[in-house]
Amino acid sequence: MSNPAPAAGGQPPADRPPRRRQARGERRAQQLLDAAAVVFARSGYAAASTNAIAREAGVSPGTLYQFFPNKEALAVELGRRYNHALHETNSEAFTPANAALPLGAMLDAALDPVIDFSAANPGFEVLLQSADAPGLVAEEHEAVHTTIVGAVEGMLALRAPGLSPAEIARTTTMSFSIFKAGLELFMTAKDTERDAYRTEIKRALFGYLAPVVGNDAVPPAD
Amino acid sequence: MSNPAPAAGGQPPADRPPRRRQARGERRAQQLLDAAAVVFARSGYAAASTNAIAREAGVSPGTLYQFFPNKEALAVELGRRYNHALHETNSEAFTPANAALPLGAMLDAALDPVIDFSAANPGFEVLLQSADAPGLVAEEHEAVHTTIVGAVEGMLALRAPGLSPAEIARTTTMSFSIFKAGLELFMTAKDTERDAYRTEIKRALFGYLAPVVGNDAVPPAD
Amino acid sequence: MSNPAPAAGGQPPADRPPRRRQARGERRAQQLLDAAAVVFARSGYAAASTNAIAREAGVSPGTLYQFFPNKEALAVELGRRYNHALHETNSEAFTPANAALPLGAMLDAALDPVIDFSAANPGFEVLLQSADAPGLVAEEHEAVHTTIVGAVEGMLALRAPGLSPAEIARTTTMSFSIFKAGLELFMTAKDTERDAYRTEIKRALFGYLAPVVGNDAVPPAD
Amino acid sequence: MSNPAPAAGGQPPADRPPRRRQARGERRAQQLLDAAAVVFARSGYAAASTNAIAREAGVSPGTLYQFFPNKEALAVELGRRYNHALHETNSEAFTPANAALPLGAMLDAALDPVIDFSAANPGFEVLLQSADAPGLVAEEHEAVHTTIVGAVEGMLALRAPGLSPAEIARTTTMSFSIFKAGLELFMTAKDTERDAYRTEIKRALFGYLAPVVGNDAVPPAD
DNA sequence: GATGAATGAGGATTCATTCAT
DNA sequence: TATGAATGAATCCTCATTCAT
Repeated sequence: MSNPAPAAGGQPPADRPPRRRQARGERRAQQLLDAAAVVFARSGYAAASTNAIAREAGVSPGTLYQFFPNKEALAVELGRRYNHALHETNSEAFTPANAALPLGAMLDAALDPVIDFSAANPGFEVLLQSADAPGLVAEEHEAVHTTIVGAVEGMLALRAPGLSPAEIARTTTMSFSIFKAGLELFMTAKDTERDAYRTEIKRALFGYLAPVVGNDAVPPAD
Repeated sequence: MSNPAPAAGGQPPADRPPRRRQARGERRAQQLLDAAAVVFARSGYAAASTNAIAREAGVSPGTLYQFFPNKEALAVELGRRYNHALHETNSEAFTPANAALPLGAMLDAALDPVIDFSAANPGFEVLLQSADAPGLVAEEHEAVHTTIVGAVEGMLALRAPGLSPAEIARTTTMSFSIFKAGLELFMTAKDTERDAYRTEIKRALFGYLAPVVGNDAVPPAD
Repeated sequence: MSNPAPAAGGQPPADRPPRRRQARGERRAQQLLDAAAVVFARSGYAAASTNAIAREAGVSPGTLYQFFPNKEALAVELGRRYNHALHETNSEAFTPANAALPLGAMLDAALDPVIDFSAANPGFEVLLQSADAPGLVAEEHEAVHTTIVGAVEGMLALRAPGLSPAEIARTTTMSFSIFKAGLELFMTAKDTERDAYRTEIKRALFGYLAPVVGNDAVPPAD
Repeated sequence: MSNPAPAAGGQPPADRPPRRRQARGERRAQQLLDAAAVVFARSGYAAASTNAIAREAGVSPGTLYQFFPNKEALAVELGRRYNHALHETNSEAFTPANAALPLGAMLDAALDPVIDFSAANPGFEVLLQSADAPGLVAEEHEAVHTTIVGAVEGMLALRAPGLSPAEIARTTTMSFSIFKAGLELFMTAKDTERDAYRTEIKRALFGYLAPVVGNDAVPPAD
C-alpha cells in the first residue's frame, strides 16, 4: 500500500484580502461537505438529515442552503470531490496500460488506490453504496463505476475477445458488485482485519475473472 | 431449477371453533406480514411506512400495532417466516451431506433453493440486504447467514482443515457478501437475464472458493 | 333582506354507536374547516399557515393532515361547502327565471343571497377574492362565478341579443369583478355602513348593465 | 390616448463631482426599485422575496438593506416614485378643472393617464392592489386614491351638492374600487382586449356616477 | 380485536434580516 | 458602500406510535 490516500478536501491557497469572502465561503462549503461525509458515514445517505449535517458543521440550517440547494447536491458535490481527489492522486492507476498487466498485478494497480482512498474517506464508500438512493444522481458512482469497471471492461475486451457485449456487461457489473461488497466488509472490519479483507477482495475478483481472462497470462503487447 | 419456491406464508389448517380468535389473529398477522413484504419490496425497509403497510393490508394503523409492537418486529417476524418456509421446503438442501459434494454441485444444491425462493418472495431479498438497517436485529439475516454460510463453513472445515478460525470466518463472510451482491443483481435483472446472473453468482463463488477448498480439484462427482 | 343566510357547516345527525368514529371525524373535519375559515378571514389565504389553522382548531398539525392533504384541499373543500350551503338555502335565487325580471329586481334576487351569505360566512369572501392564489383550483370561485355570472350571461343573451360572444364575456367578467370589489367593501365596512354598500353594489351593477340590457324594461315573455 | 406614459424612475441630471457618492447611491436605490417593480409584477408583493429583488438588481442582499430597511420600505418608496412620475407627466389631468367637464370627458381625462401609466409600469398596478397587504402602509395607494378619488370627490361636491359627506365618501370609495377591479382586468387581458377593457372601465364608472352627477351635463361654471 | 383519530417531534426548505469583512 | 455569509424562526408536511371508543 504505497498510496498516501489523501483525504479529499481543498487546500485554501493563501488568498489576498479582496477574495477573503470567497475564501470563507469555499471553506464553509468544504466544512459542510466534510460534515456531510461524517453524517453520511454515520447514518447512511438516506437517513442523514440536512439539519444534522448543519449541526455537525456547526452552522445553522440556513447556512447549509446558502451553499447547497438540497441534500442531493451535497452528495453529488461530495462525490465529485472524491473523484477528483481520487484521480488526481492516482492518475496512473486508471490507465488502459493496466489492462495488459497480469491479472493479479492489474487488480493491485486498480483496486489498491480505491481501497486506500475509501479508508481515508469513509464517506466515499457510503456514497458508493448509496448510488441507487431515491433522488441521487450518483455522479460519483458513475465515475467510480467508469473507473473500476473501465479497467475490467478494457481488460475483457483485450483478453477475452470472444465474449459478447452482453457477457462483457454482465461480467463487469458483477465484478463491480463484488468489489463493492468486499469494500463494505473492508470498511466495517476492525483495523487489524482490514488487510486480510483487502486480500479477500482481490482473491474474489481474481477467482471470478481468471477463468475468463486467462489465468494471469500477459498478453503479448504487440 | 426444480424447486417450486413456494411463497412464504402458511395456510392455517382448519382449526377448531374454540380457537377461532387465535386463528383470526393468525390470519391478520399473516395478512400484515404479506403487506409488509409487498411494501418492503416496493420501497425498501427504511422507506416503508407502517401506515403504508397497514393500508396495503387493508387494516388501520392501530390494528397493525395490535400484532406487532413496531416496524422492526414486522421485519423480524417476516424474516422468521421466510426462514421457516425456506427450510421446510428445502430441508435437504442444507445438509452437512452437501459439504462433501464437489464444489459446483454443492453450490447448486445450496444456492438454487435460495435464489428460487428470492425470486418467489421479493421481500426476502430486501430484508436480506437491509440486515444492517438502523434498528433491525436481522434475525432473518442471521438465519440465512447460518444457512448459507453454514454450508460454506462446514465445507471449509472439512476440506480446508488448515485454515484458522479467523480465516474460515472471513472466507465465509466474504462468500455470503458475494452471494448477496449477486442476488441483488439477479433480482434487479430483467427476467431474460436472470438465468445468466444465477450462473455468475455461482461462477463468482466457485472462483473464490475453489482455491481454498482444493483448487478446482474437486472433480465433478460423475 | 329576507334570507337567514345560514352559516355553512354540517349538522351532526344523531348517529348510532357504530358510526361514532366517523361522526367524530366528520366533526373534526368541520372543525378544521371552520378554523380555516377563521384564519383565512384573518390573514388571507396565502398568508394562512396550516399550523395556524390546526392551532385555531385546537389540534396538532398532524391531525389536520389526516383530513386534508394540504392547504389547498382545505380551501377547496371549504369552498365546496360554502357553495352547497349557498345553493341549498337559495336554490330559487339562481333560476333562469330571474333573467326575465326587471334589472333591479333581478339584481336583488341574485345578489342579496350571496351578500347575506358572505356576511354570515366571512371566509367565503376571502376565498372568492383569492381565486387566483397560486395553487388554488378555486372550485368555489368557479361555482360562484357560474352562479352569478350565469345570471348575467343568461340575461344578456336574452335581452341584448345583439352582443357578440366576446362582448358578453367581457361584460360578464366585468360585472363579476365589480361585484367582488363591492363585496369586499361591504365586508370591510362597519356594520352600520353595510346596508349602504349593499345598495352601492346594486347601483354600480345597475348602472353598468342597464344601458346594455334596456334600462329596466321587462322583455316580453314569449 | 395621447400620453406617452413614461416609465417611472428618473434619470439623475449630471451632478457635480462633490456629490458622486450620493449620485451613486441614488442610482443604486433606483436600481433596486426597478428590480422590486419587476419582481412585484412577477410574483405580487407578498410573494416577492427581498433576496429575489436583490438578485434581480444584481446586488447582494446586504446592499438592499443599506438602502431600504425592509421590504415594505421598498414598496412605499416605489409607490412614491410612481406617484411623482404619474403627476409630473400628467399634472393637467388631475385638476379641479376636470370636475366641470362632462362626465365622459372627465373620465377620459382622469383615467386614461392612470391606465396608460399602469400599462407602462406593471408594478404600479400590483402595488395598487396590494394596498392592504400585511405590513404595507400603502402610501402610494393613498396618493393614487387621493388623485383619482380627488377628482370624483371634487366632482361630486360640485355637481351633487345634496349628498352627505358619508355618501360622498362611499361613492368615492366605490368608484375607486370599481376602477381598481377594472384595471386588474385590463392588466390581465391580452393586448388585443385591452382597449375593450379600458372602455368597460369607463362604462362602469359612467353608469355608476351618471345618476348621481347628472347624466353628462356640464354644470354652468357660475 | 378493530378502528381511525390524535399526537408531536422531526425533516427539508425558505426568507427577512443582520453582521463581519 | 458592497459583499455574501450567517442566522433562526417559520413553513409545509410525514410518520411511528398511542389512545379513546
